[in-house]
Amino acid sequence: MQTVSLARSPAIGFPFPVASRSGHTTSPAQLSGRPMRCARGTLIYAEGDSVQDLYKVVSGSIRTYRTLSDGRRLIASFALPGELFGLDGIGTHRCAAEAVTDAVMIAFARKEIEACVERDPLAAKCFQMFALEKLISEQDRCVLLGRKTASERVACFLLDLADRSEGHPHLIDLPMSRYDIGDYLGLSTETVSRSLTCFRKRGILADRGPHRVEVLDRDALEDAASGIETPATDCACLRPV
Amino acid sequence: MQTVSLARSPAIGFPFPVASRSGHTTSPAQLSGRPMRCARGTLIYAEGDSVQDLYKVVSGSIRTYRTLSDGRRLIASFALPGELFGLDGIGTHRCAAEAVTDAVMIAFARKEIEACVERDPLAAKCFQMFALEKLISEQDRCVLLGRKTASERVACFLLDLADRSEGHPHLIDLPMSRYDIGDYLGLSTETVSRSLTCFRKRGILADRGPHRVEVLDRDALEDAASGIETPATDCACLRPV
DNA sequence: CGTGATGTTGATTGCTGTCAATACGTGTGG
DNA sequence: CCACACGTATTGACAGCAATCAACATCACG
Repeated sequence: MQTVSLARSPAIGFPFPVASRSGHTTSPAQLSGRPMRCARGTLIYAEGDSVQDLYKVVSGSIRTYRTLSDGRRLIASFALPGELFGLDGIGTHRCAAEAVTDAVMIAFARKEIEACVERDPLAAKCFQMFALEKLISEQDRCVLLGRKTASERVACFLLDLADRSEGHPHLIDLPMSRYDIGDYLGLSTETVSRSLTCFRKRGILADRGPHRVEVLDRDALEDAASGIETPATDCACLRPV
Repeated sequence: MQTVSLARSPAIGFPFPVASRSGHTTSPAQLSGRPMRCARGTLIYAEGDSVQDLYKVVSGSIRTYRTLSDGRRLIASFALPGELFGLDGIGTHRCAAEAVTDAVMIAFARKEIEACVERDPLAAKCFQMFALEKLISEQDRCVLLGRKTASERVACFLLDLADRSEGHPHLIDLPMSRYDIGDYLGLSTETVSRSLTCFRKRGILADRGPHRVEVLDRDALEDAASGIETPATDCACLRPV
């Protein structure tokens, strides 16, 4: 791994989101993490590596993915700034993780997290909530992959990114390639591109360079995400005129 | 809900699998559950219902599923005897649950489970492991739904059922309809049927009635599950000769 | 300014969905 | 015990969405 420790002084924090409805007024025990930096394309861990750390993204973005023996790939998640990754296996990682862009993150030792969760009930609660929420979002993903059309998937993806990214809610950063998006949505890169073009032609999106789009009509995008097609355009958007 | 309490005397047990590698030698705290019985097709809870109980299947089988606004459905899981269901939401269920066949199960109150998990560290550990394992299996499912072909999905499904069901490992019970299988695998009922026919023609499976199949060639089934096609048959198995 | 990577668009193929008809099997009633 | 009927499963014909193959455009970068 080409990652580089940034500083000797450890970063202090707690990796999991603090459960708001937990009724506790105190904060969970703080952990010390190791700041790390890695360049675009760097492998952070591979499928099968033992789980040593969990990571919190500071800047940049990360993809975790699985590969089938014949090369087919499915990206399991994109981790954006503020988000956690690395919880994809019990003893060994079931996914690999790579930096989509140059990235900075904080590594928290698994053993310390486990010890913390065993000591601190609030930390345990936060961890529990985190795992359950991940579980539910994976179920959403199954519905998307199993039952949604290409353009619905792309629309869902854009809305998801819009909700997760900080900054202007109508400007969406797409740090990953079309190929990555395809492998996240179970589509080919061409189909992703065509769907985006379709939304552009329908006036739902506007290009701000290949890695940034502006949402011009959020309602229409939400309709597209749930399969409600504008009668005029219908599904003709993916076919050449 | 038409479910009926079976007996006044509560069933005693612990709903989650006991983590073997936890290092503990004691058992987790026991909980009392309410035995219930419900007839084939009965709705056990609906999407949006508040989470009151977790259920452990005693006999029969259960499906949990999500429905999109336009009627598309994805079955999230089949729960077989000995398995748990009901953990599909934090405050409210994100899935509905129905009995695939007449079924008997034990309902454990969510509040009691939560209290138990807070009191008993071993119970907490078991719960944690269960959630993580569910998370990983959902990731497997995403790969299946996002990147596998129809016959690969069906083969994976059969292998999964074979591994989960007790009894003769070469005889697989299929209590659910082809329609259910399709909605579990993101396929149409016809495609499921065609895949099964293909395996039958290739000598991999033999019918033992529509709800039971015998695995004649487990190796070939595993090959089919990972996309390794026998050169002669190729993918022609789904096309009419 | 050239060069390679990435993105878009077009043409075609093919897997899987849809529609339709037939077969099977289970359960009921005579 | 058999006949019928309904739900379920299978098979067939066809259509359509998305993958694949291919060419071109655009962008990033040296």
